[in-house]
Amino acid sequence: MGMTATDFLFDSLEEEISSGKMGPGFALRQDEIAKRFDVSRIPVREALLRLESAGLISIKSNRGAYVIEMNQQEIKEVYDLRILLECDVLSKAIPKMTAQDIENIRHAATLAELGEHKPNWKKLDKEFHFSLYCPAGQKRQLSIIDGLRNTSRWYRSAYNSLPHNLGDFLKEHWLLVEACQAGDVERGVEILRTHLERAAMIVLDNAPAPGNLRGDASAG
Amino acid sequence: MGMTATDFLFDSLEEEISSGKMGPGFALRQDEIAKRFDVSRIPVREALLRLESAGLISIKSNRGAYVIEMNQQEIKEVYDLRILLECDVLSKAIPKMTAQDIENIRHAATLAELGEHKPNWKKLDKEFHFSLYCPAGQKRQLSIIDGLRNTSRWYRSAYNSLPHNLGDFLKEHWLLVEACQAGDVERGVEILRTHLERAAMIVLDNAPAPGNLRGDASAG
DNA sequence: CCAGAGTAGATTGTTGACATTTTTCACAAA
DNA sequence: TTTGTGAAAAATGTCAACAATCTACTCTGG
Repeated sequence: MGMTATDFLFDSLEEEISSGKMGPGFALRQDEIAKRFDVSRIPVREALLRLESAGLISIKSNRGAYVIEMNQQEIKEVYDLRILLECDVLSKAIPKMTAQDIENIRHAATLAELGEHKPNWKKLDKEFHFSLYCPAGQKRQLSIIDGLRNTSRWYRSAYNSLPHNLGDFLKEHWLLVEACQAGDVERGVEILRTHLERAAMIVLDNAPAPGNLRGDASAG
Repeated sequence: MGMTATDFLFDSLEEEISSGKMGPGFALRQDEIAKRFDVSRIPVREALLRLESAGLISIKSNRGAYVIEMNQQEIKEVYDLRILLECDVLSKAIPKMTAQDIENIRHAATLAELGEHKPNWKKLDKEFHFSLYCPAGQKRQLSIIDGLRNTSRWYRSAYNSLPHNLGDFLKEHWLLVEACQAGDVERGVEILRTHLERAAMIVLDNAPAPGNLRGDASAG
């Protein structure tokens, strides 16, 4: 297989973090990971660097790597950025959509619906959203969005902030499909914005107040 | 000093790339770099990973690292993203600016003016822009903007697309300072948008047409 | 002369060991 | 008790050598 050890570690660790297996502030020790995956520390270090640029962990010189901690303000920033970038890319995508694109989107929406209760629901949700954005053909923007989605995905798991009513989110998926098929940019963007704002609210309710992070030293 | 070899390499290589010393498509060989800086290949590899996530190079498994090549469309995407993100962050920053912030901005603008003909003009320009954006307090957004600015900065050097009339750009700096002092969000954003659109046009004039990259294989 | 196998060289990926830095903790001094 | 010192332990940073992969080129057979 052409897959390198670093690639494998990156995928595995990303899954472990995004799934909430390691909470905010968790220390990722190079030795522990190296032993667990039976590799040397070099590919571990390289995977950690990639996780850092994906926005999932923070590396401090000579101090180690830690799963990021975010307070309400920082989470809000991530969601604000997602709204800005995802609405923008959707508005560029809709006018470019072909019949085949619409077909792909419908397919992705169906898969997401079928996988509603499965553990990989988040992955299917991501694939649906990217099927919407791809027709815009903005590689760089998509890669930034992917990074932002990873951090918020992690955050949802970390604080058990999954929506109680997943059904509502899935209904909005189909509203998006309709707007795309109708070529209605304004409506599509508005649905997406609402979709994201609602997701943000749910997460923010469970988030720690500013200056209340686990890593902070309190008086005493 | 607490600076690690990887950090030093990252800074040095970033400077070499951004300054245009290595053109688009240039191959960065681990051995060559390691020997030149008298270190082993490990910190070189880690610096390369960070350069990749900064958007300056592209790493292919078992194939090496290459300075990125961008066609007109990809450059336009970077500038569109910059306009989107920088205008947004400026609109958030202006209402929050304190008297001290304005003072810092004036200072940065003066330094940029004094350094107009020096080689580190780009660095001073960057510091001016970030003095504008910092009051918004959006760390993540600033880090994304920094990455985008690095790639366009590199591109300007790579294709000798520096503006002939730097003076015009500096005048716009002072217009921005005025708008900030007046607390006029709309005007400030409009000046910035024009500023960036003009920079984009200059670069795009010198950029290769789509599908005309050095690395592409043509018929024959 | 050209296509394809095979080999030598170059380049990247990985390892185990060593160097440096940070953290921990016992212990003495105030 | 509190504070500061210093050595031991733990963790990260770096190195030189080895393994795996890719590239260039020769040689063969047609």
